[in-house]
Amino acid sequence: MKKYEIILQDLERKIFDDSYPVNEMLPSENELAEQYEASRSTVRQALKILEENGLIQRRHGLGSIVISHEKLLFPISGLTSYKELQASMGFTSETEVIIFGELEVTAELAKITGFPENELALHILRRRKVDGKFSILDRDFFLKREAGMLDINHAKASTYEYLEGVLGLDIAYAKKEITIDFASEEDFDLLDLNPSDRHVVSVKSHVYLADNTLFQYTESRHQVDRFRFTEFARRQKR
Amino acid sequence: MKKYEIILQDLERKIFDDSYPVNEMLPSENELAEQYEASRSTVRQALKILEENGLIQRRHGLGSIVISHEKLLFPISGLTSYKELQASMGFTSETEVIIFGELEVTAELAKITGFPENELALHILRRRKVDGKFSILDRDFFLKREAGMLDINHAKASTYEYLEGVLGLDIAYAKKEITIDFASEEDFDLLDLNPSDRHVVSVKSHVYLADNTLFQYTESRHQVDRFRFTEFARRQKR
DNA sequence: GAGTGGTCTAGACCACCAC
DNA sequence: TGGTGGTCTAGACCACTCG
Repeated sequence: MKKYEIILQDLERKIFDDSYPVNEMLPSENELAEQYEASRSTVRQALKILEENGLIQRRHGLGSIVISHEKLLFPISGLTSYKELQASMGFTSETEVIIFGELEVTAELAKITGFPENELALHILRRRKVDGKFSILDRDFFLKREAGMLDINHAKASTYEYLEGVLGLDIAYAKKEITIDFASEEDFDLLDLNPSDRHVVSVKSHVYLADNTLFQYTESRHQVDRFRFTEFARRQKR
Repeated sequence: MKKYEIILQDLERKIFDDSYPVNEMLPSENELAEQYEASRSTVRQALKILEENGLIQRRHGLGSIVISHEKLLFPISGLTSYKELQASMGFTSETEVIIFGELEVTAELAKITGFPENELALHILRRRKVDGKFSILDRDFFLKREAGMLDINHAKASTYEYLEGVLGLDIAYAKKEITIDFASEEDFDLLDLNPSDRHVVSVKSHVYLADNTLFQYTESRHQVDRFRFTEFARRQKR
């Protein structure tokens, strides 16, 4: 474990267990450097991450203050698999695999997914039942070339666990888009929508590997009244 | 101007004008350090920001590669005022101030805004006309104590320009939440909703100053078919 | 003026990747 | 094996805030 990670985790722990309470100052960078027997830059590397994650606010000439951090506030921002989300939010749900197949990328599909035409792709359609109602419909396309021996059992459990853990894929970043779309017939068929609903929330993502290959396109369709997105945003200084 | 900012801006420019084309490697950190007559750490500080902003992808042992960056892709993520959004996206719109008033924070309002009870707050309600239709309704509450002489003319133009530029407030971060809410009577009155619409997209934000004061609560209600949110997200390694 | 964080340097060593 | 980025150090100076 790297030194800055040790410092980071220790500070995180102390913030969450109130050793460093909200609205109180952390020790100064020099003090922390001494405490952890590290250089000031190493301490600063850890503090930088705490700041990005919305746990502290640093102020020139003053110090670092702890920000309020009700943990429930950060559920769905970032690039997180459904399984991880479920674990960190502490809810349970069932996943049903509806389609698990392979297909060739048509011109039309290439336009949507960004995959090269005629490539082979995995096509997975799953629905998630939360609190007794099917409220999320997930459609994934994976580049077959990268996804290897991904099979239906991984689709039932966690695709990312297999892709990262077993295949060692280095999933790097995603471009996400949220819009409100008209509910399709398929949505009505497969989700427990309210009869009066006309719309679903659609979250579309293009996911890239560290080597810059586009590797996954996914669309997640949510019942409108069960959708919630939260974000911690910092003001850009220019 | 700080050295790393100069390097950052120069690299940004070269990426956007295709001096460094998409999918090509940047020069190595050592080369850049030499070119800009800077230390490697200073170059790295600039590269870090390029990576956060989704312009490059760095790879251990290889180098930094330029990522595709259709600029239109990043409109509404982060903490950006409506005026700035409008400018960067290049669309025009009209803003109509419907309410500009002062009120005391009631217990009920305190719960929603997070402001202390009995404080004085500014209350501003505005609607935005885009492409000939009123499609966004913005309700702001500012802590009167901080917002000074903010007046109706600032509300017509840009509140942030006044608060940051004139008052010198240091706006630091926001906690945002997006949900789909039922359209209220007020929404129907003030927005050009489709008669069949039952919902609006609600974006609620608590905005904080650098000294950690909660300073603004704002809710932005959007016509569903005109709402779009995009985000660049990196995968967390843990 | 004393203490804080912000910037910058020069140099070292390590981990990763390609040839 | 050589080049790349990732981590870490010790030290310097600057810019900001407060008493």
